[in-house]
Amino acid sequence: MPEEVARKPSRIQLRNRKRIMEAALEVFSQHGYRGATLDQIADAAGMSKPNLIYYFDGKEAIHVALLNRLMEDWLAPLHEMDPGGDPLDEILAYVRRKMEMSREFPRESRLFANEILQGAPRMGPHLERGLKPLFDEKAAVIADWVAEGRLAQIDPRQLLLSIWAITQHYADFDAQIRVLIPDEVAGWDAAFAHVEAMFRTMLTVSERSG
Amino acid sequence: MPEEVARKPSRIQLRNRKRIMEAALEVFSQHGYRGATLDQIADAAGMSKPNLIYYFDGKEAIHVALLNRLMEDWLAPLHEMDPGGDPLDEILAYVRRKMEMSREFPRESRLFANEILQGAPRMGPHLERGLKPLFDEKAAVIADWVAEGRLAQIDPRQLLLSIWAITQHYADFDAQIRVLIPDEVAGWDAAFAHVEAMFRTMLTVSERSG
DNA sequence: TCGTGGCTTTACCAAATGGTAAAAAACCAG
DNA sequence: CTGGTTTTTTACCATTTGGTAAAGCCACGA
Repeated sequence: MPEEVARKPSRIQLRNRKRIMEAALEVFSQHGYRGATLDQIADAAGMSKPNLIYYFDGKEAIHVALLNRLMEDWLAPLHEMDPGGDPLDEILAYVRRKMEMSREFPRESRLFANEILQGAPRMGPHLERGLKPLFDEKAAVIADWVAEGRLAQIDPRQLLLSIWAITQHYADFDAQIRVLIPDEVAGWDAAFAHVEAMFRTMLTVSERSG
Repeated sequence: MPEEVARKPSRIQLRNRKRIMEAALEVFSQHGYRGATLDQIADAAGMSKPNLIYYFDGKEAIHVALLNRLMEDWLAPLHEMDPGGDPLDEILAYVRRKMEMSREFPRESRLFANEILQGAPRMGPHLERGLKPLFDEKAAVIADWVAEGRLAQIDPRQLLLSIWAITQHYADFDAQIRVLIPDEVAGWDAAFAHVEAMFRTMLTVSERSG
């Protein structure tokens, strides 16, 4: 018996899966997993609810598919950090890439934040197998830079956490920031400038202790 | 006709309202507004669902009551920042208070994060009327300190955002941090030390530019 | 053009969920 | 005690929601 051969997806399948993922990202990132309904996703995707289920096994399957894709995009900027480059440049470039992701992909950031806030119920393995190794690797790189005196004394792991905290904050807490700092007063330019200056100061080896 | 006189709440009422708030905080902070159910809250509070409704008008009323109480506790640390004190001391003390709140009241932090993440649907007025004035006031104080040369050049509003981002991150992203930095490796002590050192460096007026 | 297999819709369903009505129980001032 | 008031329980209900069954539609290769 020919067991469940995975057939090549048709053009229609490709198109509709993409539409569903886009719609699901919109809805899940705004309402969280339980707050989102299949009807909302179906509406946003311009198709009927049973049609959704035809393409994905169910609500959870859609969410998982979304998280899977997200993980790759999310790790990419950190991957790019080059151990052979100039320490300060490399870290500041990473910070800039993260800021750009917050600006360009706030929904992805919020989807991730929602998942972690609730204890990462559907992401535990991803964090262990995807994020943790990369985190440890890059923390070690930074630790070397610090040991060589090419960066100010700093705990590499705490530094990475701080970078995530600040850059993702601009996407995740957008609703709050909009109230406190209206666009007319200061927008992304001010945020970019502040964040870069902050980390530059923090990481530059002090003249005094040289 | 005597219209809806607000009677003094009985002992039982006081006790049960408190139990409900505690239970609701637990459940809402973990699952978000829509993810939480009245049954869960009733269970956690050790009473029946209709009994909940006897004390609060409904699910939304409980949530709103929780957010109202939260707002006060949340603003307190910033209120304490004294314009007459030493700039660096005042800000670092504020940072420490915020870190303590993340450690002692992570559920409150997550409740707030959940609400903001979803666009602050039940908190808009609170942000405008409670948070914004205080934010503007304290930002002005910091701006003065900077103008007087008693703090390094920095955008006061972005500074406050960064403080919130980093300190609250330790509560909100706890699930992620637990995976990346196991307790045996580094706990709250390391976090406190890193955060304080970071802001100290960032805010200290450079010797060079004195 | 005519099947055939992939795609879509219509009509449902069972469980979960927020909430209500009203009786029963507990409480408490006189 | 006792009568009225507050509190709690039991038994429901309507809606929402994730999901299914099966009929119908449609594209496309022979």
